[in-house]
Amino acid sequence: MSVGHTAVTTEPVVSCGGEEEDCGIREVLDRIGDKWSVLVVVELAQGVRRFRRLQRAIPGISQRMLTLTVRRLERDGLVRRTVYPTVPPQVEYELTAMGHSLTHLVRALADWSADHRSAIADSRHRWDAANPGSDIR
Amino acid sequence: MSVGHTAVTTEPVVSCGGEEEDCGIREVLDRIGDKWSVLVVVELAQGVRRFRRLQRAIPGISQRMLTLTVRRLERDGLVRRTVYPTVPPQVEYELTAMGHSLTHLVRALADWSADHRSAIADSRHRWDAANPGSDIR
DNA sequence: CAGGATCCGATCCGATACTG
DNA sequence: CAGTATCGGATCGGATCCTG
Repeated sequence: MSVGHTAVTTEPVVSCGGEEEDCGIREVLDRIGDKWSVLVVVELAQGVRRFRRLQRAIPGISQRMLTLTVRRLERDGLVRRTVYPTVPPQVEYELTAMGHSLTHLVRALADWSADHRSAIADSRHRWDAANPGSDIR
Repeated sequence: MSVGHTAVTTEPVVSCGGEEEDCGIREVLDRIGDKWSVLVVVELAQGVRRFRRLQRAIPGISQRMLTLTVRRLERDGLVRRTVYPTVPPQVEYELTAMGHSLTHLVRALADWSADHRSAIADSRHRWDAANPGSDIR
């Protein structure tokens, strides 16, 4: 076994149970693996948000993409959208119970990211130095 | 802490520590959030694989995308690529220690996916029924 | 076997303009 | 305020052909 790693943990092995290939990971990744979904979930994990505030909280997202993103999250049952028929219109977004359960995963993702971000950056620099002129990003 | 939610979950709160927006999640998602990376990691979690076998294990992946995917994973330090100068050439791929640590995350992803896949499908059907003729996928 | 090179359609996404 | 509609550039990714 490979070793030397700090606390050997419990030997992961993702396998999915044998001959299967996909599990169902692609299904989740197709929803939260896009450019903005996770950031929206992170912001909504903080509490109820209206459209504008959500947009301001996520620098760089266009109004079009915010609309598409929350609409898809709503469709998947991760976000609840509430419209108050006032003038001007007021729409609130919040996570559903399922949406909240997703935040655990996002947290794990953020933690892993923080732990390995510098190692990844280093590896990348070394690779780029060793492979001059490669268009792999 | 703001609790008082419907009770179902344990109120995670991802926050990242206050005013920040991104954490570093995007950085990870940009690497494993693409169409094939996770599936490659899942397969390599099972053990060392050669190029062809890897491709056969992941139905639908083109040779070009497999090449690009493993190259990027190698660049990020998640996969180690070993070339044996034989004829015909033989190249082996395996996860690094950092790559293995990622499998924990993937496992969590798979678990969450399995747990909610039907709920998501249901929600989607209901939404589609309630919103006829919407191009949100 | 393992991949590099090219072509090209599909999709994503930002910018912009308009609406109730 | 909270969207919808449309356009166009950028990127993604599949198919195909070629090589050591």
